[in-house]
Parts: sequence; C-alpha cells; structure tokens
Amino acid sequence: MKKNFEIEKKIPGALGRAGNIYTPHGVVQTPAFIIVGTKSTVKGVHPDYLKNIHTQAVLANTYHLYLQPGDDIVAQGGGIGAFMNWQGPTFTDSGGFQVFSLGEAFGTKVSKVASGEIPMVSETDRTQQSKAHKLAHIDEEGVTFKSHINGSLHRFTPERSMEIQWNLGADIIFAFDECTSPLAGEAYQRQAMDRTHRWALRSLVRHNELDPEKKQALFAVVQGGRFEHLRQESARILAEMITEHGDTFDGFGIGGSFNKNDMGTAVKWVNEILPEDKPRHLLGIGEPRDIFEAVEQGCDTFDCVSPTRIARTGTVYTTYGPINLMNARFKTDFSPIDTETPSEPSLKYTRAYLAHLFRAKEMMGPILASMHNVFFMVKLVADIRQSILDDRFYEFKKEFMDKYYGGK
RNA sequence: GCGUCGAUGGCGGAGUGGUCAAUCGCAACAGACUGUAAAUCUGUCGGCAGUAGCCUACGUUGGUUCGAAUCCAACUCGGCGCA
Repeated sequence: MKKNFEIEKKIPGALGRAGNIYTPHGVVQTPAFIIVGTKSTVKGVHPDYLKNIHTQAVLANTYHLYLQPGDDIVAQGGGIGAFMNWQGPTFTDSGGFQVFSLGEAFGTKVSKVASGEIPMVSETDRTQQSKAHKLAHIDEEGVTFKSHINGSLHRFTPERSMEIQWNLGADIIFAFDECTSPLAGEAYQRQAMDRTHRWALRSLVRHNELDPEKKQALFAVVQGGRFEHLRQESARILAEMITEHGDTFDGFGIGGSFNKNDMGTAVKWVNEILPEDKPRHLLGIGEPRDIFEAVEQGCDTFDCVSPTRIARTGTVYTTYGPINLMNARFKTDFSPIDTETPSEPSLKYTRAYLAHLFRAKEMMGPILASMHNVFFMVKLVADIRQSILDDRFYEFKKEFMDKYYGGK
C-alpha cells in the first residue's frame, strides 16, 4: 500500500503534529485549512487567488454537485479540480452533512456546534408533523432527499455516494455518514453511530470496487456526538475496519456534533485511538479557537464555511477578533481591514470602502471580504504549522489567542 | 379662478369611528452564522419608564361624538383637469 501521509514533527506533550498528505494533485502541508467550495466554486473567490495565497486544498460537496450540474457533467469536465480550474488537491464531502442540514436541522436554527445549555430532546418528543417537513429521511439502507432546488426525490446510499464521488474525482473522499444533531440523546446517537459504521464498511467495499488502483483516498467518519464512550468506540471500530480483501481506510474524518466548550476534549478522545500514521480531518470546523484546540489534539486538516459565509454578510477576521463592517463606526474608518494581515484586500482597501460596498450592496463587498477571510484562515493554519516545525506552538497559540479573543 | 383627488412615523405606502403608537416594505441600529437549504436569518426601530404605564402623534385650526388617523368645515400645501 502506498504511503499517503507522513509526520514531520510533533507537538511536545500533545497529540498534534505537522506533516504532509500526498495526493495525485500535490501535497497538503498539514495542519491545513481546506477551503470550502461546495458547488465547485469558492463563493466569491477566484481560483487564481486561492493558488496565489497557497491554499492547500478545496473541499466540494457530493450532494450539491450531484443535484447541479450532475456528477456526470462534472466528470465530463474532468472532475471538480479541472472543471473549476483548480490544479491543487481536492476533497469531497459525502453528502453526510446534508443528512443533518436537510433532515433534523431543516427549518430550525440548530447548529452542529452547540453552545451553552443543550436542551435534551428525546426522539419521541419530535412530532411526525415536524418530520414531514424535513427534506431528508433516513433508513437503514440510506437516505431519501427531497431536492431543495426543485422538490424532486433522490436516493443516497453509501454505494451511491461512492459512485458520485468517484465521478467527481476528488483526491480525498469521505464515507457516507449521518451527521447527527447535538440535540439527539444518547440512544439516538448510538443508533445513528452504529448505522454510520455499517455504511462505512459498505462505502469502503464499493470504493475499492470502483477504484482498485486507489487514486482516491477514502476517509471514514467518526461519530458519537458528545459522548466519550461512543466517540471512542467509533474511533476504534473504524480504525480496525477492514474488508475481506484487506482494504482499510486511508484516513479519518471526525464528524457530527460538538459542544462548543469542549471540542478539544472530544477530538482528543478520538485521536488517542485513531492510528497515528493516518491523516485526520475535522469536518466543518471552525473558528480560530477550535482549530488551535484540534491541532493540539491531533487533527491535521479542517474545512469550514465560516470564512466565506460570514464575509458575505460583512464580517471580517482581524488579528484582534472579527468585526462587522456594517456597524456604523466603520463608515468613516479609513484604516486597513487588518493592519497585521497582509491580504490583498487589506493592503489595498479601507474598512470605510468595504462598509460602503456592503451598504450599497455591491458585489465587490462580499468578494473582497471573502478574499480577506480566506487569506486569514489559510495563513493562520499555515502559521500554526510553522510554529510546530519551529517548536513554538504553545507560544504562538497564546500570542494569537490573547490578541484575537482579548482575554475572553 | 373653478373643479377634483390627495396630505399617515427617516422614505414609500396600508389603515377609513373604538380591538391604533398605527399592517407591510425600504432605510437605519444591533445580533447570529462552524462537513453552505445562506449575497441569508433574527431582533429593535415616536419619547420617557426595567415588563405595568404615561406623554406626544396620522398637514393646520375648529367642530360632531362617550370616543376620530378615520366624519364635517375652513385654511395651508401638492397632483390632475378646465379656464
């Protein structure tokens, strides 16, 4: 079996490490922030810019590209990378997140990261009526989706997800899983986790039929919610999972829901068990604080919609915390977006100019803010990597956190 | 000059006797956003008071009425028509 990951240096006294993931489209130097480009485009950001700022990889979405334009068309276009003119490494999520966002979370404000008090809602408390409005329905075999675009019905199974991801052609793909809600109780988490494990094996089997030469790396997705013993069990089962042909996973994703306050702890439970010599991707995370915690506890890659999503509504990252450019005080603030971050937008434009663009609803507002935020996160995680290589991770962490959160 | 229609909170525009401090949209002011249902969503938005409540308000003045943004009269301003 070819080697697709190597560790360069570890963080003393922790699980963290700096390393390299090798893909057919280049090396991902880890830790790395993978930029989300759901529909084979990073919203508002040109691929050339991503390249210029040394973005390590782009993550697209199986469900969205399957619906539009269709994975067959993406395949004809040469796969997501060629289709969007991105030459670097690519990932695709399996559609597992949509099981949550279009299912349990649909029509609610529930986020996969819960903060503060978590109301425990048992499965029986949910009415049939509310379930009827959801766009995703789960059964043992797979998930039936109702398209959010035109209402048409679609069936996803682990096998189908592998086939679509094979067509999309990303370098790193994920097993089809169920991202559970942070509101789900232990009984449901257990049930969903066990099912996700069965789906993982089916994904592994189907993937190896499609890709005997192993052009794509397949990552399993650890579940278990906020329950320590479930997380540990999930990590153990997936780490040991092997097909009758001897195939195993190339890496692991850590998915599902988290408690905002102890994300590092949850990640640690898992990474203490996962094999050290395979890469670990923390799905859908996150904020600077989360990333520092997760890197320290052994995660190698991350993806998150936050940089581009918050940018579109006027929020930009700065060294001293995020700011919302729509706030009145920025109307006449002619300083750079962030004096300590040399992104192209920050070097060339003022806060007042961006504030004007956002108020005028000019598309350059979201574009420039997205460019800045992508730069900020890519650079932050690159800086974290460098701090590990330089043996100064903890110093860098404290320095950054003190500025960014200002003691909060 | 005559006729006619209209004048509502920053703007647009509902409301036509009590349930109106007044639907809604925009603007404004905040907040949220963690494997993108998202250039989205939520809250506030006359003044004062921590909810109770009080005050000032629907062009102006006066009137009808238990009660008026809503009915009547005059006036002021504006649109349109005729001279």
